[in-house]
Amino acid sequence: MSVTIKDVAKVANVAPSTVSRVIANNPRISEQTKVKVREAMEQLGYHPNFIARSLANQSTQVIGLVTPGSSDVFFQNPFFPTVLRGLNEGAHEHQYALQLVTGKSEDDIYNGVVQMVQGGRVDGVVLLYSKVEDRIVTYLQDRDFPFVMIGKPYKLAESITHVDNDNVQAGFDATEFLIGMGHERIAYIGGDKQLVVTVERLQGYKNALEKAGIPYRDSYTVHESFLLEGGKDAICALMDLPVSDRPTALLVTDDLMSLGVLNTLSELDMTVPEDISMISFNNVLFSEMSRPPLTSVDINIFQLGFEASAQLIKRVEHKSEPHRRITVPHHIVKRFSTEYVKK
Amino acid sequence: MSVTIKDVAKVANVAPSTVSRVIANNPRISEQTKVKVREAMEQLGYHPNFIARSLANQSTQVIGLVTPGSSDVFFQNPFFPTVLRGLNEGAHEHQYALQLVTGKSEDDIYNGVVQMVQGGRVDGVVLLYSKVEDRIVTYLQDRDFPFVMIGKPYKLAESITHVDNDNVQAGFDATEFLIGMGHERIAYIGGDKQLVVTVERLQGYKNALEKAGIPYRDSYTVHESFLLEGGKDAICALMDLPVSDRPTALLVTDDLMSLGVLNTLSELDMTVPEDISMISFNNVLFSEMSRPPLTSVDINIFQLGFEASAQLIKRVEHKSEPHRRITVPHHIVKRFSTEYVKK
DNA sequence: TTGTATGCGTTATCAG
DNA sequence: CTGATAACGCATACAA
Repeated sequence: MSVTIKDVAKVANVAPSTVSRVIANNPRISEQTKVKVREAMEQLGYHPNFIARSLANQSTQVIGLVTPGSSDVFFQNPFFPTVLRGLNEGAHEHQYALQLVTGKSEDDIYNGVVQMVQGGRVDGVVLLYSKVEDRIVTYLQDRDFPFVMIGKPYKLAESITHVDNDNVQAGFDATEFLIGMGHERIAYIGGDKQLVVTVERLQGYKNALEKAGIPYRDSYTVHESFLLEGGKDAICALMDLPVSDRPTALLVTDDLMSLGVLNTLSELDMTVPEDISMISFNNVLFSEMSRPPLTSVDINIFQLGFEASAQLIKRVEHKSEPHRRITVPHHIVKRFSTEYVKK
Repeated sequence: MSVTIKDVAKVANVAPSTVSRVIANNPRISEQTKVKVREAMEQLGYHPNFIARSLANQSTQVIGLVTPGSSDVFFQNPFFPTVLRGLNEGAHEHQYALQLVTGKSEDDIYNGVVQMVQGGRVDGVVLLYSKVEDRIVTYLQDRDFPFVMIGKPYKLAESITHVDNDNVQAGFDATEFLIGMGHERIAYIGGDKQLVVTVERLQGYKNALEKAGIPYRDSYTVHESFLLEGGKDAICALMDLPVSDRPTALLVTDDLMSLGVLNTLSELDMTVPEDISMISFNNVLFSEMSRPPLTSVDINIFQLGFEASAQLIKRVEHKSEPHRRITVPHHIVKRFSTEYVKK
């Protein structure tokens, strides 16, 4: 067996409770006994048992991480490692550990969350996604269990602490960036319509067009799932338009999709940015690595994760914290996929 | 407070211990009372408290995941999400959860592991890397704490359960594949020499050359860290050789590095595979997405993770299990970066 | 087949 | 300032 507080107590000739207080650095213990106890701990190689502590404290210092149902796809996206790094760091600063909810199907994950929460395994939960009509959100809210969401809640945004970008603004900025380069025929290639982020960026795109007096066209809007093949057919259709009608620039809402689009364009013998400009979102590692390197809206993924765990821990430790929205800034990183439009 | 075993006991009119037995599905309890107790559980919405159970059991059903010191870099590599998926699935099958060791520096991580282990937070640990002279390995071995390693242990491979590819063979196969296409001047672009995998693949490369009677040349071997910039200078030097001396094929030991190499080649106006062939390792998502899509040795990353957690759980549950080595098969996925050499 | 008592390693309450 | 003692929620040896 491993060494416990009692062993230390014996060696130091004090009561277990005293040892416990030394661990907590209780000010009502004399320096003298503190030293004595610490020596005993050192000598025995004592390490506190978290499980026992958790049981006594009703707190585990563990944060649960919930991925969307389609974890497989989600894991593939470079968004995940980066946000994880952020979460990691935010948690580490406050001595919290990270635990993953495992599961293949939505049901699996739901049950995993319930087990975690009811089983007292975690003090709080971070949802790494935002989905329409989410049972998990309902469940957590009903129990009044601390959680924060990365992304914008589908509804009740005021009563859910969440960390997000201003995606309407980001869509707006990206579009305006293209407009500023003289583009007028700009197509929008977006991901799954179920995702709040897709809808918001589209809204920003529309706003920017309107501001510039460019009419919005339905045929310039493509929605595909966040996959690599992303809208191959749709791209081909766009590129099949007569030159005078063909978009001169593309706004693609995910870097991973951009890679797919880039490949499709290459197959069509169109070069970026000479034949068509392209701006992307997220600015993951691969935006830089593609040919050409992509101009991309950096949404500060790391910060998204970092803030999420920081906020969650705040909620866990002060249950009365008001709900708030943290907006993480974005900025455009100009690379080589965007060029002034040729007249 | 949440509902406990006692509450259930009261409602069902039995002793707490009986409830506990029902949960464990103890055969010595009558079907009748089982039903009665389960109804009570249902009615109250009872969920077992894992923490209490862990304390009583001395087992947490949690696996700790240890990343290499340079977690940031490691997270970026698509290897990570995939191996995580595998670990996840392997753990899930046996109802284990995954917990990450957080930390920025090597020391941080080491301390994190110690805390996890001594704190009784986890039942076992998976090391997601293999490093020369690793304190963590020493620590775990000294304590006789269950762990498995992904990759080949630097030493004492017989006394460490590990999951790995046959990397010598993989290097051999990849090289032979190129030789089979008529290549004779083949360069090896490898990662960090500290990593066992790099050394092994190099060995396989040498073996294949020898078998084919092609002399090994030092100048054809480049070692760079697993970064994107991977050996830009070295590549340029190779390509600067007179045509008759220039390699006609490249063996690159990591897909991420391959992307970097591809970019460098493109800057040098060399096209793949027309001017030079290239075979890569790992076959991550991006091997398929690059231009040209890369011929790559698929090392079955998912399986690596899956086996690792499966093996660990086996060790945790039967401490006497002999140590063993699990070899995960690899195979070459032919795409478009390799071509028969032109005469 | 079921109930009672005790322990898992800590923390916290109450005395002293 | 320090020491008993009772929780925390569950599992299990021992009784019945």
